[in-house]
Amino acid sequence: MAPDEIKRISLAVIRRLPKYHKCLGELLQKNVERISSQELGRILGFTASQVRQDLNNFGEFGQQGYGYNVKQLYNEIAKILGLNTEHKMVIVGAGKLGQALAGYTDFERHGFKIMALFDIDPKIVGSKVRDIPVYDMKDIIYFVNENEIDIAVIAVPRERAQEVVDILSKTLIKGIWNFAPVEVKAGSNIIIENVHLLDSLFTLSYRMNESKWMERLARKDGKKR
Amino acid sequence: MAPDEIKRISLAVIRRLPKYHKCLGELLQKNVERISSQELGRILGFTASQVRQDLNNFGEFGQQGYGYNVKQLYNEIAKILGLNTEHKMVIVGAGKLGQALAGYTDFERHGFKIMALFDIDPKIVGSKVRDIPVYDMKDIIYFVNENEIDIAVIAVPRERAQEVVDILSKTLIKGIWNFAPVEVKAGSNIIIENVHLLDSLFTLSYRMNESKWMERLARKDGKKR
DNA sequence: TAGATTGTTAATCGATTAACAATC
DNA sequence: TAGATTGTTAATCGATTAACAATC
Repeated sequence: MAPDEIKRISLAVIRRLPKYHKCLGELLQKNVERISSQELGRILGFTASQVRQDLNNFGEFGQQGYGYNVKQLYNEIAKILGLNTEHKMVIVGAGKLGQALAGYTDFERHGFKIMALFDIDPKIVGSKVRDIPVYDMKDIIYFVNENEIDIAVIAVPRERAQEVVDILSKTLIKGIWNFAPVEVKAGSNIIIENVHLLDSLFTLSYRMNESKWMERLARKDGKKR
Repeated sequence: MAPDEIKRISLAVIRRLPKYHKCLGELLQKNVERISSQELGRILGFTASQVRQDLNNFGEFGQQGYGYNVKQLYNEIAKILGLNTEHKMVIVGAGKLGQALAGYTDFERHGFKIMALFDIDPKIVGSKVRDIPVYDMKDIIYFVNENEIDIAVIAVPRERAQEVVDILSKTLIKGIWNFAPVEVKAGSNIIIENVHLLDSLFTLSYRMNESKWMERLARKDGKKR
């Protein structure tokens, strides 16, 4: 009598979910009604097998001989991604990055509403970014709990990031989206997603140089083998 | 006589390189002279085996009985990542995001110098963002070629992204760092690195909801097996 | 030399792909 | 019904981990 064993979904699968979601959204726009794993895979560059395996991690959404109903599948994936309920966010740090993020209307379109920014700089506390108020950092705990904020966006300099997370740990926040270039830590009740821009830039830089490396390695291997 | 076969480095390895780089940089700061794969792995959460396998993709940087020289390894990885030469960048799109990125001094610290921003809005063309000039989009081809720009950052709305890439394809640009939420396409001579912020946010949202799903699946599995 | 730790080969693990019976 | 396409099991592939001889 094995107790409900939790088969964890691999990160690779999870990272593909937004791709499915986006693709299905576009198909929906084009009034496509049904789609096969074959065709969906073709568009996204996945194999039909992978599409079916991925989706079957979450349920049986298709129908033999028919394929998947685009609208239904879109909704199911939205549900899986938690996009069926509204999320309330705050942005901590109202510098350039914080303001840029606050200016992004895409988030709101998908149900992520930015309720406030927080900063310590008295020069900007009290101002607004596109209707969104900038409050004093000292009020953040109260605000987050009172307004049932789900997600905090960390847009402060690397030195302040961990201390902000520690403050947030005292609230009912459930997720942290971290833009500071440090690996921040919090209790297991808070989910952290890191956006490491420098890592991404370095990866680009690596790939721009790759051919040089490959040559060197080819020579080296030639000697050895 | 197999011709120099190119053993491609997997993306998983490449994405770990910036982590090694950062960690070694911090060790260097602390004047640590040597480190074993064991200890390096412990800090980063990798196995010693993985550390050695990763590094041996690029060369033999260690020494039996000693480990790795921190400074030397740091420099080698910097070289692999292409951080030993300066890169010149332009940012296309001088809206909030473009300005935020232009304000990030971290890039410059690692040798990525932002030379100019480009926009079509006459209201901001001619202005400056922290000493960096904003030029008219029509001059971008000339500017990129004349100043030997390596990398273009795409910070325009999704609708303009592909058209900007098409323009850049006529230049000598080598890499594109794309912040627009679309999969842009270019010739194989240009490397593209996508930063899909929405995907990252959706992944966070998924993981915040995961426990709910796991329960449902556990029940479902209970029935089936 | 003895101890430590690498580079590298072999074993394991997990994720992707292929195959196919089930079924719409 | 016949054709299509799923859900799922089996095979393959690739990446991670373990083991160990080489060697500093």
